[in-house]
Amino acid sequence: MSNKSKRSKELTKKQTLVMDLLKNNKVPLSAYDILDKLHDFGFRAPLQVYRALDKLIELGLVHRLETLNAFVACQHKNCESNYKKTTMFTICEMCGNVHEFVNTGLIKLVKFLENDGKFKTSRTVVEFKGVCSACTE
Amino acid sequence: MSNKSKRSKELTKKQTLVMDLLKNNKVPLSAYDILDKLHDFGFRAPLQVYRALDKLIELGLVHRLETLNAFVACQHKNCESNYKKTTMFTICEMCGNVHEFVNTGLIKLVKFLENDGKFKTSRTVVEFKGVCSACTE
DNA sequence: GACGAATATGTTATATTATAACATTATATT
DNA sequence: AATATAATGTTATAATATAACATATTCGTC
Repeated sequence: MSNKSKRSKELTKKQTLVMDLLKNNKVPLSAYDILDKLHDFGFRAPLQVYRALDKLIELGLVHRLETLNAFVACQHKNCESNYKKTTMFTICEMCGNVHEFVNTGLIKLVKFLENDGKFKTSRTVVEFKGVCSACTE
Repeated sequence: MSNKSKRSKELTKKQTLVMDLLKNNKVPLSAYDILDKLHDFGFRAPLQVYRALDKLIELGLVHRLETLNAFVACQHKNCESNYKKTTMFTICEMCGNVHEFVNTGLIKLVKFLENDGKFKTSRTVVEFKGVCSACTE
């Protein structure tokens, strides 16, 4: 019960609604997409969506895609604190599909910069825009 | 003269104003920052700024930082077509300074994904948020 | 169970970032 | 000069995100 307050808290009703919606969508949703889809479940203002998203992102359950201003459920079981800093995405500009992956080279580069005293990274944003294999054929 | 139309066009007056402003700023500027600063030089509406920026970005002279919604002058002599796809940035969240660099690992990863038929990348966005060496001390 | 602290929610207004639509002007090439 | 292309001007509006403040809920402690 004391570690419950540290990490494994239950999500609130609103947070759960947003999380479930994102999990059931292959493609990312914008905050306003989410607002529309959850209007009948009590979401009336953008801030309600952003607040739920903030929490989910903090927990590593959701990622923000900077080039889309949109949000996706994490595709790992769930992103623990280390992964969440070095996750990469491919974003297909034809079908909208997103693939999340981890690359050891990226992790090494972050560590190298830090060990070398050049830069202490707290968050990485890595997004490749292009065309996925399904859309190339 | 026939290759002039292909690549090495002169910048227009408006484009030059935006370019010079960005070159003289160490830290990135938002489109609306630029609008304010160039108001007395004839910029009256956001679209004028965005149009100049679009052109400069297309030429590889300016980069957009997705996590800041802001723009910086390229820190290479000027970014030719290949580089422009694989440039990386560190962004200091304390002083706002940005450093641009190229990493061969990133280039290799993009090529690997393409050769492997997984993903054809047209643009990469790589931004590390954190604290620079000057601000750590 | 009562209390207080921390977290979550509700609501209105507003800030910030970006583009649509359409008219006009400048430039380059024939 | 005629024409095509690129650049500019202008107004309105779309899309994304946060400020500010009030209220309610949850959690740990007594």
